[in-house]
Amino acid sequence: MHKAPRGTFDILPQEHVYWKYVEEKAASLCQLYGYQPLSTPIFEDAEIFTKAVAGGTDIVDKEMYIFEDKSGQELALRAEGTAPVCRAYLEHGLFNLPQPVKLYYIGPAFRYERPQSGRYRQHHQFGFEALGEADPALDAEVIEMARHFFCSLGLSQFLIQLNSIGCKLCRPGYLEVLKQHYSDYTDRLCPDCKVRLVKNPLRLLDCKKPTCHEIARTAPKITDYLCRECQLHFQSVQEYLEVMHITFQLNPGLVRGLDYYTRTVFEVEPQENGGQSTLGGGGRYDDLIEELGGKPTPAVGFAAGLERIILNLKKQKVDIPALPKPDVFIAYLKGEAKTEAMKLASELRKAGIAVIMATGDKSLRAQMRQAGSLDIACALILGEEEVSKRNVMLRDMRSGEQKTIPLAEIAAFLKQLRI
RNA sequence: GUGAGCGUAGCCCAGUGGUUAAGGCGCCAGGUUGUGGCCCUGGAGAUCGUGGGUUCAAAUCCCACCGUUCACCCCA
Repeated sequence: MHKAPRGTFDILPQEHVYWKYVEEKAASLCQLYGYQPLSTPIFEDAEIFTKAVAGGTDIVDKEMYIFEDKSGQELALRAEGTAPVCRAYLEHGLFNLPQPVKLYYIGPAFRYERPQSGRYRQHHQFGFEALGEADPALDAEVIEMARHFFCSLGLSQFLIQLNSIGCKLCRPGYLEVLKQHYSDYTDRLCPDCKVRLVKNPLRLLDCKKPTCHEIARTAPKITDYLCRECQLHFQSVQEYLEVMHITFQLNPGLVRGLDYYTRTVFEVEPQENGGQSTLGGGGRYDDLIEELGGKPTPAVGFAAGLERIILNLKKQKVDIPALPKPDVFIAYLKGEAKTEAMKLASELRKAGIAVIMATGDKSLRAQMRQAGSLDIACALILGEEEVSKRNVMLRDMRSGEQKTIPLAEIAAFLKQLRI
């Protein structure tokens, strides 16, 4: 027996209510903020990701699904959403439009890692990106939009954490100071942090091990080492957020996993969290588009994980609207009634009425049981008697009331019922 | 990649060495020669994750593998 591959899953009909709910909220949010949909391929030249995300991060080093196609092209399954958006922005000359260009996407992303709660090899991200504008007002708008998104979903228990990680001018200086601080403690660091010290020093700051955490707590803060421009930018992001009454928590230890971030970084966390809890995160990435071969182009964006959102919708018991049910169920008896029933089903559907037609020549009892378990509001029954008089029996499945209606009038009658 | 827990019908699960592996949900049929929900009766559905070992005897004990869950790393 085959199973869905490790870290992937099927979304069964009863789960789809959640997906539809989240996707619709996402689309209407984007409409509200002037973001337009963009779909990119599910695989890209591997370089799109290796250049964007950069080595030294696990995503590139060990989590990418890389393969060669028959021509020897090195391709990778989409590892994250931002880089492909930037690629499309460059490829289609969207930099010629009035800036910023505001785009959003919903789609799968792939990472080869061990699955656990809220983490999958194929997961789904909703993200939006504003490209071509450096104004800190846009950073604040993106954060406000992220908050708006979670609120509109009915998720109330979350926290926004904010930090600035500077730019390529001021960050290197800070990293030196940071390494300096850690050089006094190298022997006390956990094995992971010893690696981080060399490979990705910023990550030292959010190690959860008690001894490392203590060293991180006393470490110099990046926000004290920002250059003048980064400082002003960060300050005004915060001012705009305050004006919009967005509550946030400054977290000098907040570092995003992807290397392309500059200046503003933020994360949205549920209040009570287990392991893989981050609902979404984002920030500014002013150097990425240049890195991908474009002119220097500032940009800012956000991405959220749909699986984690749905996990929290369930945890917080948010009411989700049910998928619409078919309007009528058609049951039939014996030979001639069946042909008549097929004709009727076809006609009703042409009239826009959603029909489930019984099949399999089961007993009327079985057919009614099926109508009941499908929770359909009314059933149409066609037997010899009805057919010979050109009638159909209409049964209201809630009340159990029945009436006979001429076949010629049933479509109009049902339409009128639904108003 | 590391660590821990768990694998018995589609789903939830009882069974911890001894007959044909029990129950609930769901499914199918009947009780109603043309009527669902409640009730009653019957039925189908399980190589007890896989392989090896211990034993007169293994779902049960041991080992390995696989799968899965959770956590670490990392991230959405």
